Amino acid sequence: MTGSNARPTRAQQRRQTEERILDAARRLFAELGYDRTTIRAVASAAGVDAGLVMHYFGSKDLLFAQAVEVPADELPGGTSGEVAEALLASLGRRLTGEPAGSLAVLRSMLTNADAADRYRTAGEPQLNQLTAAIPTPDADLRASLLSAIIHGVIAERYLLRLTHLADASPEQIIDLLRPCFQSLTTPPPTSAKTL
Amino acid sequence: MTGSNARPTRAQQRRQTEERILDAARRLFAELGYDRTTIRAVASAAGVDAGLVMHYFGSKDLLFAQAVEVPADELPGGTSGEVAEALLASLGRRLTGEPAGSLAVLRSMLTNADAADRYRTAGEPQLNQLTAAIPTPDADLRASLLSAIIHGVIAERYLLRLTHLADASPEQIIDLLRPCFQSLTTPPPTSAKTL
DNA sequence: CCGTTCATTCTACGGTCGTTGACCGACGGT
DNA sequence: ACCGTCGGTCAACGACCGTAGAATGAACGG
Repeated sequence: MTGSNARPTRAQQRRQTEERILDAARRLFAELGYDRTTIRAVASAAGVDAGLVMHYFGSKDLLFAQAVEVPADELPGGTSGEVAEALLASLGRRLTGEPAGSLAVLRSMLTNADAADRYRTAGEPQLNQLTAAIPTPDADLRASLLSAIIHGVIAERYLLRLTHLADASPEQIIDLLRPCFQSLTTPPPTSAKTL
Repeated sequence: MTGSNARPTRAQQRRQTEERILDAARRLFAELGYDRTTIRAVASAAGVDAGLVMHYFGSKDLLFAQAVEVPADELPGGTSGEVAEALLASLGRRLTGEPAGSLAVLRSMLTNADAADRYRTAGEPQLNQLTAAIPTPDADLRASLLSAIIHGVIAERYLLRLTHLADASPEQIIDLLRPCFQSLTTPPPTSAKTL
C-alpha cells in the first residue's frame, strides 16, 4: 500500500478536482453572477481545461445547480416574539462569514430564472413557518416583507458593499432591526393612532 | 407648410424613432437586465435595424445610460418623524405604477458595475438627507438599512414578483412598514429592555 | 432642380461563448 | 505485462454578440 498522502488514488484525485471546480464556480458565480461567469473562467480558476468541466457537470446550468447549495436553516415554531428572535438569529448567522453558495443565488436571481426559482424554493419553508407563526390575517404579507428586508440587507452588505452596511457588526445590525421584526411579527395594539 | 400630422419632418421622425428605441430599451433592460438585453433585440422591438441604435447612441453602455433616467425625488428636511413619513410617501409613490427606468437599474445593479454606480449616486442625496435627519451616532447605518429595506421590497415586488408582495396595495405595505421606519429614524427610549 | 444631408439598412469582422469529440497518457485490475 | 478505463487536454464548430462602414434612397436647402 502506498503512503496515504504520497500518491492519491484515481477516485480521490477526481473528487478533489471536482471540488476545486465547484469552489471556483461558487466564487465566480457569487462575484459575477450567472451570465458573466464563463465556463472557461471557472476551469482556468480551477486549473483545468474547460472541456473537463463539461465532462464532469454536463452543462453550465447543471454546474450552477450543483455549485449553489442551500442549507435552508430551519426556524423553530413558537410565539410570534420567539419567531422574530429566531429570525434575527438566523440573520446574524448569515451576516458572519460569506456563504458563497447563497451569494451566488442572490447575485444571479435577478437575471436568471433558475436562480430565481432556487431562491424562491429555498426561502419557502422559512416563509411558511413564519406565516404560520404570525397571528394576523395579513401574515403572508408580513412574512414576505421580512424576507424582503433580510435579502435587501444581505444584498447591499455583501453584493453592493455599501460601506456603512459592510462595516457594521452583525450585532449592530440586528439590534437596529429588532424593533422592525417585532412590529412585523406582532399584531398592532388595538388602538394605535399615528400622530 | 405641410399639415402638422400629414408627413412628419425629418427632425420629428428622428426624435420619434429615438423615443421608440429608448422605450424598447427601458422595457428590455428592466425585464432582462443589462447582460441579457441585446442591441439587436432592442432594435427589433423598436422596429429598426441594430446599426441605427449604434448610430444614434454610440454604444450599448451609452444606450443604457440614456435609457435609465433617475428622477431622484427629493426629501424635505425636518424632524426624524417627519422624515420617516416623507420616506414612506416616497416609497408609496414608487409602489404605484412601474417606472421602467429605475427597474432597469435595479435589475442590472448586481451584475453591472455601471448600474451599481448609478444606483449608488441616485440614492446618495436621499441617503445624506436621511442621515442628517437622524439624531443618533449610527445615523449612517440606520439610513443604509432604510435604503436596503426600500430596495429589497421593490425588488421582490416588481422583479421577483413574490405574489404576496406583488398583490398587496401600496397603502397596506406602507402601513406595515411604518413602525419599522419610525424605529429606525428615532433614537431608542433611554431604558429599553428586551424581554 | 440639383447637390447635400441624413435616416435607415445591409453586410461583415473579430471576438467570445457553450459545447463537442478526438486524442493522449497514466493508472489499475487481471 | 497487457489492455481497458478514465482523468485530462486540445482544437474546432456553430451561434451570437457589439460594433464598423459602405450603400440606398428620400427629405431638405439653395
